[in-house]
Amino acid sequence: MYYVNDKEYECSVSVTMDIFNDRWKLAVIWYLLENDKRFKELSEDINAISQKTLTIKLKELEEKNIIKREVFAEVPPKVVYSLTPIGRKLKPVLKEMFEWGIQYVKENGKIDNK
Amino acid sequence: MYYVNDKEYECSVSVTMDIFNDRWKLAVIWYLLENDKRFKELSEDINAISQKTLTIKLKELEEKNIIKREVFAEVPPKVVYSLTPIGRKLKPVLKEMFEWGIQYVKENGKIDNK
DNA sequence: TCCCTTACGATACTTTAGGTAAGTAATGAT
DNA sequence: ATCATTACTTACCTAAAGTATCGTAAGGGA
Repeated sequence: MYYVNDKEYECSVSVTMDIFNDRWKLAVIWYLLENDKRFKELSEDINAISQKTLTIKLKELEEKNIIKREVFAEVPPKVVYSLTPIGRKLKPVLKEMFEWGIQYVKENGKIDNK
Repeated sequence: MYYVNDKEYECSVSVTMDIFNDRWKLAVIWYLLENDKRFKELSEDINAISQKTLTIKLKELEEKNIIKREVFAEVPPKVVYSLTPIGRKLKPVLKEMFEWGIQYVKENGKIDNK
């Protein structure tokens, strides 16, 4: 059994899934693997996400210790998000998902370069 | 760009996420990696899932060509689910998620063996 | 004859995720 | 004096997902 913040998991895959388990968090992690990003940069990268949802997802990821939030005392505000060490270790997971996705599309869809 | 059934994806990770992106499908895949399973076996493995939801998730996975459904003409009914070749290729993805989950719990939670 | 079994389908209800749209604070630029 | 900017917050609404419960087919066993 695995415990994280009083939550119980039978399998470590469920622990991981609790972080992935929505439409947006993986996208946030994906773009933060490129670079540290400001709030606005992320909302441009993931242009279909609403500000409200992005705010919520960033807060959840911070609580789970996947990302770090740094506030700069400037006007207009500047807040920079980056991956924590454990967050950065998600890269191989994303990589496998990336590669599986390509294989899947080759068999079940099509790829259009451009 | 990636296209699967008229749906457009910017990145192959999104393709993969479209399969993972709910509470249950990954669990189904996880248990089918052990063995081919009957409906009832799966609903016992994933004991928190309702029958209706399991039915829906199995149908979705079948439509996406991740699992195969075999009906046996017996009474009481017998239906066996198994992974397709592309479904079985999800194993490395699950493996990375499994290992990341363990690392994460080591840092942020605790593991109780038993 | 009645109950048991499996794999669902139908129905009704509740929960939750996420969207839109508006507002806010603080300051520098015009 | 007003506007633009950034990173949010708040209120409201809808659609999707999930739950619980009942019904059903079809044959075998007591």
